[in-house]
Formats: sequence, C-alpha cells, structure tokens
Amino acid sequence: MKQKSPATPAIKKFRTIVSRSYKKHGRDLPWRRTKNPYHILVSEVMLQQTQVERVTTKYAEFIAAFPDFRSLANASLQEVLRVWQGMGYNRRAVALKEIAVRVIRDFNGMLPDSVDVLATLPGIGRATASSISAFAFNLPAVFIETNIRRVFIHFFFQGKQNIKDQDILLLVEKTLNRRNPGEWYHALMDYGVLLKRQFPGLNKKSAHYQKQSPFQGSNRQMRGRILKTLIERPATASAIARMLMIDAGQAGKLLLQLGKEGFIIKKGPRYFIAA
DNA sequence: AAAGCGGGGCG
DNA sequence: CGCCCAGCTTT
Repeated sequence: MKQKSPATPAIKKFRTIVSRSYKKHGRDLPWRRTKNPYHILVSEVMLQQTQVERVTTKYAEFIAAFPDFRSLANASLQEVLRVWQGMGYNRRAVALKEIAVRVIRDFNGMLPDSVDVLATLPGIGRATASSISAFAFNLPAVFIETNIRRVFIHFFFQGKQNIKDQDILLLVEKTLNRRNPGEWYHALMDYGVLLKRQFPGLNKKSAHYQKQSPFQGSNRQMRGRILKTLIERPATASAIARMLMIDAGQAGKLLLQLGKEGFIIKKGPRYFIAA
C-alpha cells in the first residue's frame, strides 16, 4: 500500500485558488456536458494542438455525421476526412477511424478506461489516454498539457528556467483531487487559459518548448492541399503537380509518403483516398 | 532530443 | 508577417 503524504499548506492554498477561479469563470464546453466515452474521445483527439473555439464547431459536426463507434468504424475514410477538413493534422482522422474499428472488433464496442490500454490505440499518447480516463471515467490519471503546464510553472517554479515535464508531473500527482479528477483537471486547464493572457510566455520556460517551422509553402501545406483535392475526386500525379504548381518530383514524393501513411492509394495512373 | 505533421486566428 | 494551439509518431 502506497503511503499518501498529507496535503501541505502550499498545496491546500493552490487547490483553493484554482477551485475558486473555476467556480467563478470556468468554461462551459460541449464535451464537458457528457461522459459518453465516444464523445470524450472525439473531443480529446480534436483538441490535440488545436484551439478550443475551432473544435467546438467541428465537434458537433463530427458527432452528427458519426454518432457512435459503429458508424465511424463503418464510414469510408473519404467521408471522415471530408468532415475533418479544416481541423488540420489529418492523421488524427485516420487514427480516430482506426480506433473505432478496434473498439468494435477488439473491445466489444466499449472504450477501455485504463490509461495503459488506451495508450495502445493509434494517435493516443499518455496525455490523451489520461485525459480520457479522467473525463470519461473520472479516474485519477496523472497528465499535463499546455494549459496545465503553464499553471504549475507559474505556481511552483517561479524564477526557474528549463523546467522538465517529469518534475511537473510529480506535482500534478501530489495536488490531484482524487475525489473528482475530471472536474479538477477542467479547473486546472481553465486557470491555465487565464494565465496565458496574464503572463504571456510562461511555457517558454519549459525544457520541452519548441517553436515550429513556417507553414507557408511547407510540405505540410502541400499535403493538406493534395488531400483536399483527392477528397473531391481522384487525380493523376501530374494533375496534382500542376494544381499545386510544384514539380513532378516533389509531387511524387508527397504522394508516396501519403500512401505510406494510409491516406491514399494508387490505382492505375490515379490516386484515390484509401479504403 | 528533435523534426514532422494543418490550418486558422490573433497581435 | 510570426506565433501558438487540451500532442503524437518517427527518426
């Protein structure tokens, strides 16, 4: 039996501040009104590296188009990618569909509640697995994401630099409210949103901070355009190269890579969205 | 440890 | 224009 250390005054104060703030201006978001594991899963995958405002609209569309695991499992990748358009990181749509297939086939149609099992599913890492476990099943999983990271850096690492996630996780575990992990995490995230406006740049003190490369003219932009095109109709490599105004060599590379990742297939001279 | 992956909105 | 967003996967 693991010994529980008692909550120190600092921890009690921390909990009080975050909880009070949540009661006063916690956000009311669609996926916070449900414990349907499928709905929670869809929201958590959509929220990876994607602003809340953009997810709120797409979440409703996606659930309307694919109401449950079975309908998503049975949908074509083309339909799923079409609904996904505008979200970015299209791999997530492929992963979500594959998760639905596995849940129906391997888990009797029920999403597992265990972090370790959830993390075996494609596109589900530690953070998403834990958040699903906390929000759908109210289990005390320990995780951080960008808002939570900001909160702990602000409260417990003042004046520090190069702060490791591993060190933050220890504190998340110590401060976790085990009576209601789901609500506690909502409170933490909402507090992180407030801190973002109050103290810009907190996350730059993370050891894991990285700024990303420009998007204009990037491979990523071209991949997105290719998929957008192929969702409408199949096309040849040369037609795609012409449309994107790139040379045939680059188009060929992009198409090959998209094929390897399971987005598309080649039949004869033309490329299609994969089955 | 670092790079790649989307797309949009905001300063 | 640069920056960042409820991260994951591959190298």
